[in-house]
Amino acid sequence: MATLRDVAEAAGVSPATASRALSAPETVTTARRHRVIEAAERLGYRPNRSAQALASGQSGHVGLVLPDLANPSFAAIAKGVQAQARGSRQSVLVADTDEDPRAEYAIVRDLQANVDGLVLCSPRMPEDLIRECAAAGPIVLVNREVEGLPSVTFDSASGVAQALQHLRALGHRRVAYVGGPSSSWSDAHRRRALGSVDGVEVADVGSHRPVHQGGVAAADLALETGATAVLCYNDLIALGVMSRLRARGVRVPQDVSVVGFDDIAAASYISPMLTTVAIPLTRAGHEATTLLDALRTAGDGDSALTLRLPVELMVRESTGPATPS
Amino acid sequence: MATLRDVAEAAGVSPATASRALSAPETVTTARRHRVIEAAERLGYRPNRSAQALASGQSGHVGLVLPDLANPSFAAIAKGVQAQARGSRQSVLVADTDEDPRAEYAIVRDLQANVDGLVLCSPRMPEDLIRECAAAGPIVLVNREVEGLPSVTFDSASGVAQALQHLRALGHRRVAYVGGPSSSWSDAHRRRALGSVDGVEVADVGSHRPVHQGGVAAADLALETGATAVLCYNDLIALGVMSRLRARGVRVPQDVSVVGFDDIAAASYISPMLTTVAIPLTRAGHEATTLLDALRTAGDGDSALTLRLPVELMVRESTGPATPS
DNA sequence: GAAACAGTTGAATGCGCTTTCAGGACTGCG
DNA sequence: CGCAGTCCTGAAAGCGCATTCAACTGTTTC
Repeated sequence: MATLRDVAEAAGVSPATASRALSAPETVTTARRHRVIEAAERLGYRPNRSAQALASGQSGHVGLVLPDLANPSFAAIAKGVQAQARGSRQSVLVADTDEDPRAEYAIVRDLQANVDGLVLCSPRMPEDLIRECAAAGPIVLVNREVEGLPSVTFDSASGVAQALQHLRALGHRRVAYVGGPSSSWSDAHRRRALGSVDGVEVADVGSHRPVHQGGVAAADLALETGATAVLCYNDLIALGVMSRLRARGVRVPQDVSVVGFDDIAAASYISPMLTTVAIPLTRAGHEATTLLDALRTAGDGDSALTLRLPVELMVRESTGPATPS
Repeated sequence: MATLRDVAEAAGVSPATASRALSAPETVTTARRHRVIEAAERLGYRPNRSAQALASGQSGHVGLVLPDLANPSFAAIAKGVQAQARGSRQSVLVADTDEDPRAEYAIVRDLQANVDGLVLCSPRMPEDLIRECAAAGPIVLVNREVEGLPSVTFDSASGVAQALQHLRALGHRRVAYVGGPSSSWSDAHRRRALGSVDGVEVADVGSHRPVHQGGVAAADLALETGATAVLCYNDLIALGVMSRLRARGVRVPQDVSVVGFDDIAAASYISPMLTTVAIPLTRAGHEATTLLDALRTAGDGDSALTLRLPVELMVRESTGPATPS
């Protein structure tokens, strides 16, 4: 493995100059700079990030903590973070907390000691713990807001409103809401928008696990409310609801309309294709990483910046005119 | 940030002893060890990985390179790698190559300079480049075999055989195979098993992109062959095939049976639920990481170990008795 | 009771790099 | 022509840690 020293020798300069030629090109004479760069390439020099980190206090790593890598939503965020990080020549350290909010804090603090900044997707960690983490280093929250901390979230209130208006336009007057985990920030946020559309009454069916099975279980409750449409916390739940409705002989959308949230890939794979609120997850990953960069460079000036990304209702096949009851 | 020195002082020992107390506990007197550990906890000491890496030559990072984090299959592998790595107190550096085989090599080499070992999911990188990478540091391949390199793969030949036998048992005599990317190792591997089951004739429908749309496009070709069943390179393709069949009024499984590969979550969300070959992706991530560990400790002795994990046909609703033609 | 020994410890070294710091080569000005 | 002011450059310091090595302690053996 070629070291900076080797490069310096090969180029006939001091290690200091070699270092500068590679990381602050404008401070070195053109001729020398070229010699160094050429030598570095010829030797296949790869900077030792650990050494760089130790010397400069910047690890060149951004941390990413999320509850479940295998969950397509989080995976999409991860992809965005990753892409953006590579753009600024950083690497991504991921930590999957396996949906365990208790382990989360330790994981975050551990990671934090070894990255320049952290993107944190933690729908359920208590606010005070999050604050504690934020005190220990730059953090950007995704899909969650905590007063005073930078975050990128989605305008899901608007998403709820769009969905409700869409349903009202189709003649629905009573809609069941199948909620997600009660401790989740985004569920609380969405619930607040439930009453925002005149002419549509929303029946709350309670909190459910944000997985397919959760929807299966919730479907019967939704039906019981007499609602002609079901709005779900996420697509997984929506798919579960649809499964169960089909099993009970309830047709979608002829008898009941279903709307999801997230627009996961599977929403377009099934029949009927799911009407759902599309959320720019990958972009959120991008933005969070960018925000993190800005945070570190700009100091803590305007660090409380919070970005709220627009969402869009994708009308597909799972919603239709209300059946007169 | 507390450093090892601080801990040592607080515990009244030298930094050397503190270091040993934390990383090689058995070499330090019980009393002293406790003092050090207690001090470390009290001070909230977090070892600086970069410094550890620099001093010991072990970064404590394992690299993970894959074509697309948002692809549920790769995400599952990532999850396995992550979990196993945390178990051995390592962190995971992910790099998503965005399906670009050309960028891949540079990304791998870059990452390699900063990790102890690499888990590489690269269905399409040319063999010689992979070999070159392997020469530069420990590497374990996932879902791909290269002579002489350690890898963990799936016994998909058996998967193909299981699927074919299942179909034969249902009376199918002619099956269409919708292949994946021709440059992919696993597609080649599966194709080889296509003729392994007596009594079933397989019509090859060519190579297709391993995405939903690829299946949509392939469905008509499969129908054209006169086959009564379609075996697909992966579930995404299978879902696409089913979409298109439904659109054409062909019923699954009454008219045509469909079998996928992977058992992604969506396979169970749709109706009819997809019969598919389940692949232990997360376990593959586990095993690959374990293998990597072994590789580094054991030296290059038996480094050519290759693990072939068993797969299992999940019979669900998309396959049924063949329709007499 | 002396000698050989296994078990512990701390001082010192170095990992590869960035970053001061002070000096050297130039420039432009008076 | 000399001096202040600019640019570049290299020597050296140090980032936080693991690890070697020599010294030291307490045991065992003959």
